[in-house]
Amino acid sequence: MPPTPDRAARRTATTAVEAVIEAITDGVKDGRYVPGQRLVEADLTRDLGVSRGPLREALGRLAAEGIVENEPYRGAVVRRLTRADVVDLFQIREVLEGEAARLAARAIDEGDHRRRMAASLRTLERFKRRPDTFAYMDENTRFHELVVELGGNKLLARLIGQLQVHAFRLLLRRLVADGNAVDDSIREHEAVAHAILDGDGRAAERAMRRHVRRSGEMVLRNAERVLG
Amino acid sequence: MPPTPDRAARRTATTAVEAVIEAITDGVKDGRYVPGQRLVEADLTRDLGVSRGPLREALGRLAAEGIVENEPYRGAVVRRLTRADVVDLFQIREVLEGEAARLAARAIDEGDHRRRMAASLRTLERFKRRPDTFAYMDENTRFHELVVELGGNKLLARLIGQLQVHAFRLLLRRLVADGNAVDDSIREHEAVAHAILDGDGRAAERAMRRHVRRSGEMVLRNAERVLG
DNA sequence: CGCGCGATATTGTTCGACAAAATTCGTGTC
DNA sequence: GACACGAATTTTGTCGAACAATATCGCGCG
Repeated sequence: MPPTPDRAARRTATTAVEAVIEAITDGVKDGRYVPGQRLVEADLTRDLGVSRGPLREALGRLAAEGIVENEPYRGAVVRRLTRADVVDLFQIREVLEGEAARLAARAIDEGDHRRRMAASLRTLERFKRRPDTFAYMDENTRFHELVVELGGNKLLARLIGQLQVHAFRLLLRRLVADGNAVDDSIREHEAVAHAILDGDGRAAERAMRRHVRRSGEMVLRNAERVLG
Repeated sequence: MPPTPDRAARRTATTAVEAVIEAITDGVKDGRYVPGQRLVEADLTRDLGVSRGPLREALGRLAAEGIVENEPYRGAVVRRLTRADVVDLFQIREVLEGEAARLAARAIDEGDHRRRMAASLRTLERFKRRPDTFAYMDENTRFHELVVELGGNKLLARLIGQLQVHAFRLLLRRLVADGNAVDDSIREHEAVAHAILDGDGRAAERAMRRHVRRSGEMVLRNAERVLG
């Protein structure tokens, strides 16, 4: 599935296009590419060592996913999110991830689902004692990916993956700025995990929706600092 | 917004890439390109009169949107939906369009929303008396687009637009095969429209979710005929 | 100061070329 | 006749150079 290949597949990007996509998405996530920044083809071909063909193809895909904006004869720009965009984004994430949590709870007794969710829960515990914002962001991503995967809806996984890119950047900035936010986030994850382990779909959905909503509110409270 | 430009923008595709995307999506929608069919670059460059660069770029975007599948050195194939894919698709549509209906109800008193929804409702009435399956498909699309637009969440509009490409093709076949389905669909649309006009978000969401769910069930009942 | 107008930079597209991988197909073997 | 094997063919992935179309910048002019 192109939009969100797993980490292993990412590192071994088979084609030049995938390599470019990976490079730019990662750059946007960790802030190397800032919203509003122009992505000039000549620079990218030089930095990434690919020719214009694959580069343009990659930019086109990124535009389709909403990570980049592409106007004819003006080139690609890292998408700048307005406040309204952020509201929209978290509104959708709330609905989609809530659904994912519901599905995950419903399917908790399939395969190794219970074991994996329990393992994720134990990992969370560790972050409670020794807070490390950056490492936690990784774990945060993994938790959300796990919930989506256990839900089993591939299309849902794909859509959420698209949205995750922006959300990641916004959250990262916010969490770095406020250590307490990490603790809150962990507690909310735990609530979701327990509901899923209980097989209680409604509770899982409720908990996940609240978690996403809170993340959104947190980001919005500091919109000036966090928006591109 | 690249994934779902309005009709006017479509007709005047500014770039070759857009022209290709338009040609292929339309081809998939109206069945000229069948799921599973290979899209060989050489053929397309000949038929569409563009070189491989823009063509490949377009295919990349279509792959990102899930209309086409692209495996390295194997080329692009019109995506073949499995039964599970259809289940996933309608599950997501139910959630997203339900949310759209909820938002539309909440915003019914803004601008000319009420007038436009009422107009759409009147148009539906006409189809009750004089059924015309093909014309109704257009009206069906317009109704869903209207609900999403009134909801006001641009990201939601975009995501639903992506999903609509496949759903459209599936529904078209099914509705053509069974005239009664049109009547049911109209009644369900009316229920949604009334709830929105009442400003009752919960009822609107409920009605829309039921409508989408029924569409999905209808498609699945005839999966053998409808799946690629 | 604002405005037009070239010079420059950047994008959109084409063409031709070649390597890499998949697919096809013929051939020999059992 | 079925099947494995390998070479020929096809198709994709990528590059590089070239050129037109458009945008952007800077400078002179009023």
